[in-house]
Amino acid sequence: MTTPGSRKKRHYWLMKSEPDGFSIDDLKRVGTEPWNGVRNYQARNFMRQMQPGDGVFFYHSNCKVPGIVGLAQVASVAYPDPTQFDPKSDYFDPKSTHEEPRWSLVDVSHERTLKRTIPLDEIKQHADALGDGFALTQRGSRLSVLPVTAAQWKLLLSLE
DNA sequence: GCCAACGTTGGC
DNA sequence: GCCAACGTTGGC
Repeated sequence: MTTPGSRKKRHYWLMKSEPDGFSIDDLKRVGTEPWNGVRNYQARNFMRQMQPGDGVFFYHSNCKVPGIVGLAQVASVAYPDPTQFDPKSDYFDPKSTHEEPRWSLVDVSHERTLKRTIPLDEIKQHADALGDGFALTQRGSRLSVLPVTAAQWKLLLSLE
């Protein structure tokens, strides 16, 4: 049963990148980027759930001020990460086959760069409101692609 | 299938 | 640069 004009719910995500390797400015410059190199099953499974138009927080990790630096959009459904088949790539996976690719990616496109970085230490101050289920502030979590609820999205955006 | 050793992530 | 936490590997 589909009503005219109805559409699937938009989901939200957070994706980490090291700015030394690929920053929000890089994403702005190229416009759209295949999010290759994810070699973690949990992160991969989240990417397989993504739909074009989903919202993405672009997060800078492993840098001076880790935090959310921009908004992006999922620009494709998941498809096989070509770097897994490339022996010259750092992300080459000799155990993956074209018949049954092990790793997936989505394309991500720049939406806007935030007026300021929302630093991790500031995000942590809202840990209670964000909830225990939020992987970014979970102790020991290193997940680089993680889901964000609509409520978390709204709260984090309000910190800009 | 256990688990020690190793490699990686990522905040600090 | 340090190191805690985690995931993966491989011997047994």
